[in-house]
Amino acid sequence: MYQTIIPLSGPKLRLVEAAEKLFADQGFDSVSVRDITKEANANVAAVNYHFGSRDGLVSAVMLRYVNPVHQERCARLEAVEKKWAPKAPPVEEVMEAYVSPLVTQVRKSEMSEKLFCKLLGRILSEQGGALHPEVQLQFLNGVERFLKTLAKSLSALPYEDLVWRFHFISGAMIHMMTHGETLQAMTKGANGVTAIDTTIARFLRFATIALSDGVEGVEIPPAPKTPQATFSF
Amino acid sequence: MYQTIIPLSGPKLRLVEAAEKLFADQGFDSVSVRDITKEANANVAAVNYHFGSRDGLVSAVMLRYVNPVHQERCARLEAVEKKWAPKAPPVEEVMEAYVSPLVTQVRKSEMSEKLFCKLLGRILSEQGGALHPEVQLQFLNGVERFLKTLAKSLSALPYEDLVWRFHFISGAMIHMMTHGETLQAMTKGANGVTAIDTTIARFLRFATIALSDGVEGVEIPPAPKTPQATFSF
DNA sequence: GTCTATAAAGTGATAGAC
DNA sequence: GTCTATCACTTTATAGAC
Repeated sequence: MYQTIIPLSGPKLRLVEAAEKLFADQGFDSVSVRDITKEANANVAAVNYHFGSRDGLVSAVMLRYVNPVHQERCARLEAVEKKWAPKAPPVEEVMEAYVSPLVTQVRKSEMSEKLFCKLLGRILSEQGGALHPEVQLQFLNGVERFLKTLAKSLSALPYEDLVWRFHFISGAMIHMMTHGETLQAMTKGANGVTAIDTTIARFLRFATIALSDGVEGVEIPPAPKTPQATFSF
Repeated sequence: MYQTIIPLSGPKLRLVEAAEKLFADQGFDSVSVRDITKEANANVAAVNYHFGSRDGLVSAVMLRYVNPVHQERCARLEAVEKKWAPKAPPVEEVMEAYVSPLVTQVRKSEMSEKLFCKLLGRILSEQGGALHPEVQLQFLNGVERFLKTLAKSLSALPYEDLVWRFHFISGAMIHMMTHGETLQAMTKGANGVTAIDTTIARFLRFATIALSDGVEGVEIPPAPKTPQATFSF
């Protein structure tokens, strides 16, 4: 249904997968080419041969997941808009379109949930100041689209307020992804549902409430007793 | 009233200040001892002479601000609890005790607001996986105290939900500090109030709403038309 | 205390043999 | 395509002169 992860051939794939694992664990700055080639059982020169440079590999790793998430987000957003047109869609459904691709894509990937989330969180929060250009372009583009739709759903909310609230929520999402392990473990096994589902459900409720605060004409469903994965991905 | 920033003598101070600036800008990993000594007009060997090692300087920089913020948070929390005893204090006042020390400490420091926030944000989100041990100890200790008080203020909320909501809010706070520049600039000059005040006011409202969602017996003041620095630090 | 010189190890990248 | 050997550079840390 949505664009799948870019397929890679043998040795390139091994390198990318090794890099993903190490980047997720230690961050993009703290991993050397030698670490990666060792993890992939490849030669030190392999990274430069296949990706031109260390940075080429970094870009490949980033785009491999950012791209599909972005695509799916946009597709879902359009679907939600079409479903409610000409009315503005409810906040919760817009935010679901924003968040749920994280879940569907992690299921398509062969990484563990934990690793996938940490990797994506690091991609979006990279600290060198600026994000990688390609990522930034896609990411900002996506944010803009969602803000535009949210502005319709929350037409009584000044745009400046909307931007700030979305900014806060983005931070919560990134933090959830990069540092969720500890809490994730805590929740696990409470019921039969996978941990990531309930976490996302919690987050979705959190985001909806925060965005809708004080906005007239926007009604929010009552809080569930305990967050459950009531929506389907 | 609250513990002031640890005073340092001449050359040590120059090194710490140079390091703060560079760390805030580029992160703790991407700055070399040479960068720091150059910025401080000191000799390359100065860092090792005065702080034992690069890591010694990192610890000094971190503790210089984390310590006072932590102290002030605890003091404010105790004051709020005493004020309302034996009742549980309202959520908003507890969160104000958590957040407002950021503002008072930035005013005491000689760094710019932007630099201070970025530095503190980086300290709390350092990506190597684990925070510096000393920071982590203080930080976790502080979080625990606030959670304990919030659990009383929100006694109808399951503790697990509280923890998750606080986790999300922490992420929003860190993101606000590390990536606030762009949005900060947007707000600046709207009225006579300094940017950081309105930002914190916004955040405080955000946190209060998110924590109180669906909790019976907790009443939240109506949203201000546009967030203003109505509370005093 | 401050400086120079240098050690010891690690970095990304590449030329050239196979 | 894969590998070894090596280049040119940077890193933190330190010994020893001043």
